[in-house]
Amino acid sequence: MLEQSSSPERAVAELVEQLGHCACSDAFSAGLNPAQWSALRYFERANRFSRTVSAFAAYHGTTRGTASQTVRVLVQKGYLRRLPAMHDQRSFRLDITELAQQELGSDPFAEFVSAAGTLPPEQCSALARGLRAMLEQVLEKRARRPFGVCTTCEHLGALDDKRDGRCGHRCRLQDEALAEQELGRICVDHRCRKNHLSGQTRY
Amino acid sequence: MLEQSSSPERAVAELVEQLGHCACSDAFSAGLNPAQWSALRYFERANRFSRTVSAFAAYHGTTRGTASQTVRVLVQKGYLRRLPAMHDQRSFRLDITELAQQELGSDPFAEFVSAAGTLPPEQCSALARGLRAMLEQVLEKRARRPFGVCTTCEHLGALDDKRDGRCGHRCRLQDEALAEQELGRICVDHRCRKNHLSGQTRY
DNA sequence: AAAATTTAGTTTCGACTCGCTACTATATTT
DNA sequence: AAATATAGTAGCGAGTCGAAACTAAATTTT
Repeated sequence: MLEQSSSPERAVAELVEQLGHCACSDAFSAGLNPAQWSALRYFERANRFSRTVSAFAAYHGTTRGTASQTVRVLVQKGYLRRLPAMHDQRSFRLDITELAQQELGSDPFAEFVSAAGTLPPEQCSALARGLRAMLEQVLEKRARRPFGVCTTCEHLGALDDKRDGRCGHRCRLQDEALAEQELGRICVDHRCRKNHLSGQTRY
Repeated sequence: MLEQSSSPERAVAELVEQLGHCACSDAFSAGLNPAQWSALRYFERANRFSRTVSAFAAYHGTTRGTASQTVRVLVQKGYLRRLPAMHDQRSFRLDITELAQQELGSDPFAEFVSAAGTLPPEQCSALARGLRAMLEQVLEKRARRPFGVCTTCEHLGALDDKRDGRCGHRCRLQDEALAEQELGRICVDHRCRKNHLSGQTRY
């Protein structure tokens, strides 16, 4: 603890700023800029309902216009594929390409992941909890919501297929079935379920 | 724990990025931009040896040219006062003005401090420790050092005034006396002392 | 069913940032 | 005394971002 003089909350805020600045400034590798890296990471992690320009704009706290520019470049460079959306003729779904998958392997961001990985696992989890709580505070003040995954979402429901009992999941909002591997993806429509037990998926 | 699906270190990295982005994007209030807020905060917290354009550039991970522009605007706006440096004719010391002090009161950054403040104190301190460790990792990879305060610096020494015993502190690098309230300020020349006991100032 | 409103996305424009290079002046080293 | 390093500045140019204006499709209201 080198910064003993100021309060811990002040120190946290300063550290977040400085780390954030680092994350931002090193993001110019591979011909992509910080916003483009962010977008790529977002589209990798978002579920199929949320891979749109508007959802990314909401996630990133920017305007749709700016988000649109960012996405356009990524499509041009072959990192995103633009598919017409299923139910809405105005909208497009953006999927990352194999090229982007590769590129994400050499994400400068990996350095941060490994820096966090040097912490003892328990401390690392505590860090994630604390930061998440902080993010929720900050976003709430700006009338934004943090995106979250299906497993903690109030829209998650069971899918009863014939009568073999419960055999799948569905999103009640979109009224569509969800594959098991989709449950871990973040969603623009996430609403945090009340009293969800840690890790348990129970309806 | 909304992000259960990915590893905790991944979550930490993502959270840091997102929080950093928030910190950056809301920093346009009061006619100042993010870099200018950063600079103002830096000059508030840096000791008198480190309140220079070059030191700020090093802290902020940018070029002297860019740092110079940022500082010029702040001087024009009356937030920084430019004083000729004591020992070097080329250099200037930059002190924050009363106006800047006021402005720092309404720093958008305060929102982050209070967000961190909502955490239980123990968790908040843990957060600061974890983030600091992470920052050190990240900076090391880019051949940069985190600035630190005198109390943990190997250059800190005792000042023997006549023979009343130890009655003050000095910086052995600068060969100057240090007032008690200067010990908590960050310094570009900070070198972490080996085996310093937490909080104890012992030579 | 028609009209009004909302929403998804794009485009253009202008302000502004930032890093790069070149430059001056002072310190420091050889 | 000459060479080199360092503190800081100036100006250029690429590129980013947000604001505003716009199109087209979906939704709501009447």
